[in-house]
Amino acid sequence: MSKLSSELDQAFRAAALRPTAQRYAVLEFLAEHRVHATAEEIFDAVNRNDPRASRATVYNNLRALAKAGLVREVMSEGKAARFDANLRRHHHFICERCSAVEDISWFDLPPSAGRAALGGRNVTNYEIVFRGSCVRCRDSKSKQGAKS
Amino acid sequence: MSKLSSELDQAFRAAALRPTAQRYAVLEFLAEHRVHATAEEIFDAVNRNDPRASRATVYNNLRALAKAGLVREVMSEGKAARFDANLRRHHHFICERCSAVEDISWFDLPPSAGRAALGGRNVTNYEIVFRGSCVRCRDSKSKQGAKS
DNA sequence: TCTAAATATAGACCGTGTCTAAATTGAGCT
DNA sequence: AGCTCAATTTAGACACGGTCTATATTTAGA
Repeated sequence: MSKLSSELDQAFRAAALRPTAQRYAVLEFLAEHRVHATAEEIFDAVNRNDPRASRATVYNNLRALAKAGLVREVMSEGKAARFDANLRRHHHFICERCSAVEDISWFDLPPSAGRAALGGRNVTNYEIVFRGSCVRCRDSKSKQGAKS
Repeated sequence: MSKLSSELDQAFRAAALRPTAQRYAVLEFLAEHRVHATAEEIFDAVNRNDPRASRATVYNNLRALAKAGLVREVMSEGKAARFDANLRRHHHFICERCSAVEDISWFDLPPSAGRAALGGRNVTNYEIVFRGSCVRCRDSKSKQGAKS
């Protein structure tokens, strides 16, 4: 049994989720492809090999995995939600020209930041969303922005 | 002519947007209701009185106004985009129990923050998204979270 | 093996947003 | 004012992302 699969098994057990073939395939895809995949991309990828999974199952499992903390839904400006198995905390950068979403490695806010502005709210997490031009778009001067 | 309407007129002129009745109604609604309204809410509000505006027009104008910087689209976890005429920069707080979105008054990141992590990207803007329990949910001990 | 609960499935359905083609309106010109 | 062209508005069809439903299957555990 590979390192990855035993890790996933353990993750399932810890989260009290039944390790079904479909659920396994979804999580495996996200663990192997540390990109911000849309539900549709995950659906397609899973259905290229057995086991197949219906669209509803993919969504069910993404929600279940997110609730269990094994995956997280990434904010995205566009319409399609994106998911990410990178559980190390990180910030995000959104390119306003080509809409790419990139991970920014984690750094903490100074502990006092926003203390007053946050009032009595109980903050359990935060992330910073940066916007601007990614390296590729910055270098291409075209008004249209770089295409991938 | 009211203070608000002359301000809006001036904003239109500055942005080189024709001050049509529909466009005016959309911007006026957002200026008067500093909430995070969805396009649907704006559509409904505008169509309660003259002038009417079709759905396409509401969307066209929201996009035009956003491009002109008079309005901004607020990230939201859910599906429906939300718009905001609060042009003062602010951060956001999302309650994980009741999904409320609240504005957090602006504070800057230390100028050096993330310098290394951001690499060569050209950052033009950023915001911090905090998550946790809002004051109401924090006080209600129920597992379900407070309802409004 | 048997049972109950969790999960998977196909496909209908719904909300949000975009597109199209035609009608209207606004701004500048004479 | 009348003319002209580009910007804007409109209704409704359409596309996409995601949810729901009813049924079938699988899993865990006794």
